Amino acid sequence: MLRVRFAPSPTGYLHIGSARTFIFNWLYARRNGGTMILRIDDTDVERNTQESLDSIYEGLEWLDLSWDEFYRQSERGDLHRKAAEAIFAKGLAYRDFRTFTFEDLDLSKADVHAKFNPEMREMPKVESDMRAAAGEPFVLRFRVPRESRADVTFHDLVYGAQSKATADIEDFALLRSSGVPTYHMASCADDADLKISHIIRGQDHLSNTFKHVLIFEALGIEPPNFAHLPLLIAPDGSKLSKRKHGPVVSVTTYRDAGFLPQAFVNFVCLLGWSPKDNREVMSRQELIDSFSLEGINHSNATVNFTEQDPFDPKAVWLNSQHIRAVPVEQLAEQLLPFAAEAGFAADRAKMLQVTPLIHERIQLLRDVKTWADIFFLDPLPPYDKAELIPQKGDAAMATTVLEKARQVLATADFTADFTHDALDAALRAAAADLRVKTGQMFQPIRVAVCGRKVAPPLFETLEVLGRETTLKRIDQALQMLTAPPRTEN
RNA sequence: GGCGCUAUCGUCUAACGGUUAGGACGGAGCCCUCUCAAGGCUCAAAUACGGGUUCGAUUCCCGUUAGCGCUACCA
Repeated sequence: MLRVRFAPSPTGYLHIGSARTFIFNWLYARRNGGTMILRIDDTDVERNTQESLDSIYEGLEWLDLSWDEFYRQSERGDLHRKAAEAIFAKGLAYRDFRTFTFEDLDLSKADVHAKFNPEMREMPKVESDMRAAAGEPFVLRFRVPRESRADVTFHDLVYGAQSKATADIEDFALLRSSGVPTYHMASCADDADLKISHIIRGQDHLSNTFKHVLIFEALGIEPPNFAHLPLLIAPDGSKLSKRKHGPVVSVTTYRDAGFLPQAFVNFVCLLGWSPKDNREVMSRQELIDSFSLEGINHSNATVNFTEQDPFDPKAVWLNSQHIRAVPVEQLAEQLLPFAAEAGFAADRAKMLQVTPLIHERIQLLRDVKTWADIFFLDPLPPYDKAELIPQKGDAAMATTVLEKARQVLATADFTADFTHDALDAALRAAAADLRVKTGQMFQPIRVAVCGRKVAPPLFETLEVLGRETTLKRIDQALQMLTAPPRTEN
């Protein structure tokens, strides 16, 4: 029975790295018919926030990632404490009555006082029991078996054979002086109780795993399989942190910018994992079908964002690829909230008309704001009339072209058939009439109608805009061109 | 400081000792074309360094360097 878990501590927002860890666990479970467990590791009461928990749910919901079982560590304190007591009862842990804080430690020097403390480790049981009975606070420490064995080993499914000398493992804490279990204790007790078969987590836990193996053994159970994932890091090589890198690490930032969940998942999967066959754009099902631990590599992956652009260019490109795979009706629906956000009065019918014109041009859903504004804004934002002048042409040519266009489009033929095929034919004929190049004909019209040179294809645009708006905007352009130059004084 | 992990184009990665070191993003150029986008084609761009082992190392071993992680009564 394959059982995996994602165990976040609710102390920050769900960030891209945690999301990836969830996804790899999820993929592994779905690929192999296993059980996906969500366990909230909320033993650190001081730092937990409801806000953070909400953010985890919110992110997972957006990504449409599900789990089969759910647990909260804070509700399982008894289990953890009993496990610690069982270890103590076996003589595999001892009470440490010393008090010192993190600040007392100097990590730059070889400070081993937490590692080897014979006075506490070898304290006679009677004395230890007496001091405990007297109410003296203590930390329960694991007695690392340095006498009985030289090292601790395990096989990591990603990193291979791992080994560490017991002499290099300190006597870590199991229970705080408050009696609250530490992360190592709670996590292992839960993994044991929940019969987790594969622990798939960040590589930052690789060194901790030696301690965990010791705990599992002390609990009398076979350690689960371990698979550690290379970390996600920032372009400067530091690890992704909200404090240092801001909202770019939060998955909701991707959502709000208009990433598609399937694109986001696709992107993070490619960070540290490869299907090894050059495929890159992959659907969720393809990801499930091809996922394996063997495809995970060993070195950290950089999320390539900058100050100007918070999103990795590859993520953006992948998003554009996924957008193109979405059917028009569905995309239109997804675009609606982004249009509203941009201040457009967009309804379904209109969006359905507009969507095909921008479908291949937008990379993020929010790009609807810059691409589709011409269909929703009236009047157009002001633009420089110089834009109306075609390549190798002048204001006179622009005027001629626009007048001709106006005349053609105003003919009775178009009252019922203002469609791109008809417009195409008529406007091309008009260009030939005028003996100007098609580009010289179309560009002034485009600018008149869109207010800029870069826009969706002209005839489709005119069709969606409709004859009335088209003629009105051409007239406005004509006015700009013929208006007398403004004089000072 | 100690211990652990890692090291291929700018970035993500492929290459179970033998390849002109492949692909993708991004960049540059050309083509197509009503602009943009898309598409097609082309170019620039990498095995960190030093030793071994081997007929032959990106690949195996050692060292150096660098990065990351752990070293806490945080997770």
